[in-house]
Amino acid sequence: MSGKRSLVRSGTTVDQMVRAIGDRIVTGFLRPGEKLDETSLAARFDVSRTPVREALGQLSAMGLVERRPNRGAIVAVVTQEHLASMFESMAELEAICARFSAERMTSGERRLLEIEHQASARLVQLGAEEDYEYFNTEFHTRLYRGAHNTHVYEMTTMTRSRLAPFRRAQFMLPGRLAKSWQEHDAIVTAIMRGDGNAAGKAAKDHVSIVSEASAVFALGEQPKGARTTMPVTAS
Amino acid sequence: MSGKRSLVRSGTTVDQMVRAIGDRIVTGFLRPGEKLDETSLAARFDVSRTPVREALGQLSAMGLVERRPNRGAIVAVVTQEHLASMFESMAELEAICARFSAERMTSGERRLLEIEHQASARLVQLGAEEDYEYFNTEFHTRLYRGAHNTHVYEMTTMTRSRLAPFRRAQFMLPGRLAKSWQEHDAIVTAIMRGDGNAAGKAAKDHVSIVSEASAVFALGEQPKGARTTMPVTAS
DNA sequence: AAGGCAAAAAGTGCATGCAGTTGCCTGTGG
DNA sequence: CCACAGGCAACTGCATGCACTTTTTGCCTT
Repeated sequence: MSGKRSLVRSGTTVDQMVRAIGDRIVTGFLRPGEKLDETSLAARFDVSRTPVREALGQLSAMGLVERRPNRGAIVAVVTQEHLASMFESMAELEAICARFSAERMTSGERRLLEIEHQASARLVQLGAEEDYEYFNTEFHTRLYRGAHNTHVYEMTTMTRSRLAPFRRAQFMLPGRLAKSWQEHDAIVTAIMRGDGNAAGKAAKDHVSIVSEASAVFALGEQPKGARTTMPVTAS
Repeated sequence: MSGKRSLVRSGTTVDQMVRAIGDRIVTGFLRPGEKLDETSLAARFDVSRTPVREALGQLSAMGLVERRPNRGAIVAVVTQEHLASMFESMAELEAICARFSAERMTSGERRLLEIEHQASARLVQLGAEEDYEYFNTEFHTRLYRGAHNTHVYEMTTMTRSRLAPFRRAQFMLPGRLAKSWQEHDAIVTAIMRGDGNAAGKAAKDHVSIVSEASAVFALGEQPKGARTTMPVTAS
């Protein structure tokens, strides 16, 4: 190895590669079907092929890349059917998180959820899409954590990241920001009441709406879309 | 490499290693916390360390092994809390599968589910635990497939296999076989009626019961249990 | 005898090398 | 002009080697 690795800091070289390549896939910088050449990647990141191979193996285990024996790796290509199944799963998972959150969040968690949610209302009025997106991500992450179930958390975040490339730009629909906030509001209200079923239903509806918008978008995008550099979503 | 690989057949060496090691973990032959020495494993399977390393990486990505940088890999050690979260997730996932199955199974799938379920009644009367266990696995797999959702299927089977080591011998509880069948019956009935909510609830209850029995058992087993060679469960 | 320390042993992490495979490219026959 | 076979370049898969880190061991000190 020549010098210190530049791009990412912590962990072994393999970990860094997993993050580096994984990020590029999740953010859509590498698009489904794109070829992942071991030699080029190794050169690109200035490491040998060994850690690259290991990283590709792990990413393949995560479902982010697809490996054809003796024929190289490509960014996982998601069929329309599988995409739909992931969106549907996402709705179910978020429903579980919301339900558990309603039942289990500590008062501290509830307070923070409420505060941040109310704060984000301003962003809606301002139409600050990028900032809202940040709060949106935080909001959902709070739900996932609030469920107090490690495994559900893992499945949910994993699914979410695999869906990330397909959610982009869905916030462009006019009025989506305000609607999103209202949907969040329904979830928050239910959670504050401790009403698990209502929270779950509200969350499921919320995600379903996002899914439909995204899915339509993704449908057009999937085969060979333009490489936009947009923020990732505003669900 | 000396000769043809012996133990497992298809795929690359790495795939074989993933299966070989993964199986040994899932079946409890390798127990949580056990050290996974690259050199020994390589010698044990007569390959070089490289594919072993890749396999360990992938298993780590799946959560079956834990890797401490520079300090080797061990079979993933599951905390009591994480174990509980997986059992709880399992109940939720099976509920989803059952609900979807009720709504979506084709008539062929429904017929087969019913037939096999009725056939297994005989095994209960005979007290044929091992044979019942086989039908039990089939039964649940049918539910997972019947949901017609690839991603849910993946999450469910993954979670199930990670729980496998902790479910063993839970069928030893007296009368468990008959109760298990009755619980299955409730699920089947609801599915036949096309009643998704009832099917979901029945499935969740069923898994919850199994979970409690298993969890208690696992609790005692976890630190350093005897290496029984029992069949895996009768949920 | 217990504790500490240093050197050796063991083991991991990555680079490199070689064999085998795939896919392309070219040249030849139809 | 097209079909196809042979050869070549590119790339994957695995083994091996070396550097570095952790762990163990045995000796020395107190």
